[in-house]
Amino acid sequence: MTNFQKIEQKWQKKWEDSEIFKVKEDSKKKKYYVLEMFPYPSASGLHMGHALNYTIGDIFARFKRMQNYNVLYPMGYDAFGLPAENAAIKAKQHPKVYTEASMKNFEKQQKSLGLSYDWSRIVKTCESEYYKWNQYFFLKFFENGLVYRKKSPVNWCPKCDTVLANEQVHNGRCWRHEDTEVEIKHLEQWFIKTTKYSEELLKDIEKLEWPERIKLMQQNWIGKSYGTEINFEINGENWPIFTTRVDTIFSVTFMVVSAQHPKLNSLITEKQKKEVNNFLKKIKSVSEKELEALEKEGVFTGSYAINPFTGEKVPVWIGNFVLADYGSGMVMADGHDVRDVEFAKKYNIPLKTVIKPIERKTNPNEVFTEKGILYNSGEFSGLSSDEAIIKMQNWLENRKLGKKTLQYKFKDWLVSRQRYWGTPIPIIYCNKCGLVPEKNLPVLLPEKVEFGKGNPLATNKNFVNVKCPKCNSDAKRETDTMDTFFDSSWYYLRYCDNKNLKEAFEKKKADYWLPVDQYIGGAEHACMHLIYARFFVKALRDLGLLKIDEPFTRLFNQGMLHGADGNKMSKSLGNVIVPEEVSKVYGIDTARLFLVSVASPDKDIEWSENGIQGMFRFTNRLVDYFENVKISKAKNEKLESASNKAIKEITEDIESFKYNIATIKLRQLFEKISKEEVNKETLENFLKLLSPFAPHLAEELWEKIGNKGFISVSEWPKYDSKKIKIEFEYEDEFMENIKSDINTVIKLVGKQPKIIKMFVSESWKYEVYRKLAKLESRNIKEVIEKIMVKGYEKEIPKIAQSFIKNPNAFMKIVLDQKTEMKILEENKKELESMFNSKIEIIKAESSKEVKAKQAVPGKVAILIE
RNA sequence: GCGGACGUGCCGGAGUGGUCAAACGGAAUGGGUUUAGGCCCCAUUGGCUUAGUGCCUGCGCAGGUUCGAACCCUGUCGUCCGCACCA
Repeated sequence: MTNFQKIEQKWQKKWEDSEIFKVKEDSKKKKYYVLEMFPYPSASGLHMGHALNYTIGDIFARFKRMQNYNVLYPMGYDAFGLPAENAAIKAKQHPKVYTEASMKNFEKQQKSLGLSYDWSRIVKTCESEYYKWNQYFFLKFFENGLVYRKKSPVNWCPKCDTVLANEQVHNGRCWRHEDTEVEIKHLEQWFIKTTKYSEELLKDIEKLEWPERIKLMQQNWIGKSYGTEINFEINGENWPIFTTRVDTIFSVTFMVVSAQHPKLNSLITEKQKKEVNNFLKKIKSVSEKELEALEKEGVFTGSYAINPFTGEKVPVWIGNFVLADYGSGMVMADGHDVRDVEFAKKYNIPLKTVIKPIERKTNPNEVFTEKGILYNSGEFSGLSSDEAIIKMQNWLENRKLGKKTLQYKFKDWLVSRQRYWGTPIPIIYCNKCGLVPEKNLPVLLPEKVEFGKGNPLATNKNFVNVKCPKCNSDAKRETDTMDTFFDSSWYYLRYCDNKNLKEAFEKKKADYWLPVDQYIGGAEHACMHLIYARFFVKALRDLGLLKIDEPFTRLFNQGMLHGADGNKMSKSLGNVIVPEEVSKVYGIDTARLFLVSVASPDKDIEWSENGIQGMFRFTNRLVDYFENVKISKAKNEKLESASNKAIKEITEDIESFKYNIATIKLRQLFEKISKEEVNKETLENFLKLLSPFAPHLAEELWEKIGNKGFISVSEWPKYDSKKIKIEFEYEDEFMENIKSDINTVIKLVGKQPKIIKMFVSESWKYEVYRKLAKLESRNIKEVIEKIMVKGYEKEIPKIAQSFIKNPNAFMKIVLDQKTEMKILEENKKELESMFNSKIEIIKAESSKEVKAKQAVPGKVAILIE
């Protein structure tokens, strides 16, 4: 049996020794940048799911490389991060030791997958050569007002012991801990002004060739809405509020302010103080989760707001359902919002309505929330909602009482973390000078710290206590580190110039390689990494460091690999598949082929032992075939047609990530090749088509048929459309039908045939179709007349009818008698050995003759003796 | 609640207006080869039909558009995903 592992090791070594995957800038060649999201190296190593991800990218990179692109295909490790820190604490091991061991293990495993990375460009985010530039960018942002420090309500995960960005809170819980609710703390933290680019981030989404789903998720995340800002006067002060439905303003009967509003105290009157405090205590005592299910509750503040349109005084309430950080933390409440109505009914606040539907009547209990026609709205009565909104905005702007505005859900990025294993924030706190940027980068992450006593960096006095770079007085360092999403926001830039000690990357090199042409990764990063990275590129562009607007032109989301039981792969379920184990039995090429053949690579798939065995049969057959192949010099038009067609289609399939379809076509082509006389060119082309999927095997067989050099860097085959002849396919189809008919007849007769007689008659359908091809008439009578064949008076009108309905559908090729005879003669031997009997092919001169043999003309009649 | 995706044979899955759906793989059954087989080869796997590139049914369910729909539209049921008191 073939030793696939030996073959794989042989070629992996050769690839490495000859450095064929190493690339550098080459202005003469077109570049192509293929990238998979770099992994977080965990101690458990990689499983088959990782292998699937990398295989998808590797196939694409190999494909583009053979198409003569200068392909940048690098790998690196997202090495900083909490899991390493936590695991290290648990194992009583320094995070650095843990991470380095994990990376080493990852690299070794990845290398055994036969991935065509340029390993010389490896990037590890935990090395100071890398994170120095994190600090550099941080300070650049700081200088340019893109980084600021602010006290605000922030999300805190008690399990991670750190604050989290908005993007890292899912359903009120920590993204790493599905069971842990995030607490809101009021802390001073570092933010990056991502919102400066809200509009551009939103607008540029349409430029991206990304899955629609991801684009939509980003759109919703940024969450732009148009509306109106209105100043309500409360206690002589202006309180701007945001609404999308200013047209409902004449029905405002109360206001609701968020319980977390920073200026809440100024609204509470002496008389209401007690009641309000009780209420606030009550909401604080319930957890975030319970709050979700909670009814709307509130309490009157004692203050009144003046509606600028009506001059009416309406009460201001505190409500648990108003968000503090969206809009202005206060809303106007009216009879056209379900939540407001619910709230008002509970507390017996009066309600008004001012909008009615255009074409129907509302029923008494209905809360009409759609747009309609205004009434009871002063000068605006009778207008439609849309008209009224514009007029009201003008009305407000003329009186300086408000304006048309935009709102985004998107917020600034909270980047500081109170944890150790990350990039130190290069800022010094000086009592005299305030926030002072560190001049000497990198600020190294000290190795000696104590864990479990708050912020680990604060435990290293040598690190914390410094002299102020400006005034040289005693100062202290920032002890927070950066969110690791900062690292992953620009790693793809570093690949362009990973050894540069003077700059993060040389602009010229970045200009050559960027943007990433094809990015590959999971959908879980839609609203995290993929937004941060887009922000980063735009920010660096505006700092003059880049000339691109977007980092990733095309994005592909691969599906997830589940265990054989249909569940997510996990240790606790014991369904984890490890590439090494699979390689030992089947070889990694077989695994690669199997993984991409199950389904379209963007769909979730399940591991299947039976499935990979099926692919194993194929790879073994391949080897067997090539070991015994006799290369012919003869021309074989039929095979050439099939080969050219396969080249055309497989090229298109790979381009559009239909790897599953491509592998099927490879198998089909192989079936044809193995049955025919084949020349060297066809064999070579087949191996080339195979090589992105099964690179080791392709190299081995390439060598076996007498080639030198690597197939991996050979040229992708080109097809000649003139050589693709559709007739051959019909021939095959015809033979399939003949075989199927013979089988049916044998079954019916119930005996092994000694002689099979085949009467080939002139096909009446052939005649009909031939006549139809010449016809242009749309007159049914005329058509029937012209295509009529005697003996088929019943069928002809039906054909004529459908022809008139759609002449284009008549593209079908029907073989004529002569061709049928020829094909049968050619395949006679094959049929004889297949059915173990003699074959006689008889040309039937007339329909009558065939009928006399108990068969019907129009098809090959089969008789068994 | 809002937004999105999907629903095809025993199973995984192709096909997203036109050469009369099920490619390809898996599985099962029958046969061949074999000392034996878990290898390999062949056949069968919706119904009808005393073979005829045939007929009927059929792509969750019900309607509609079209000469023609698995594919487009509407409704409905089911599964999954994202966001979620966003004013």
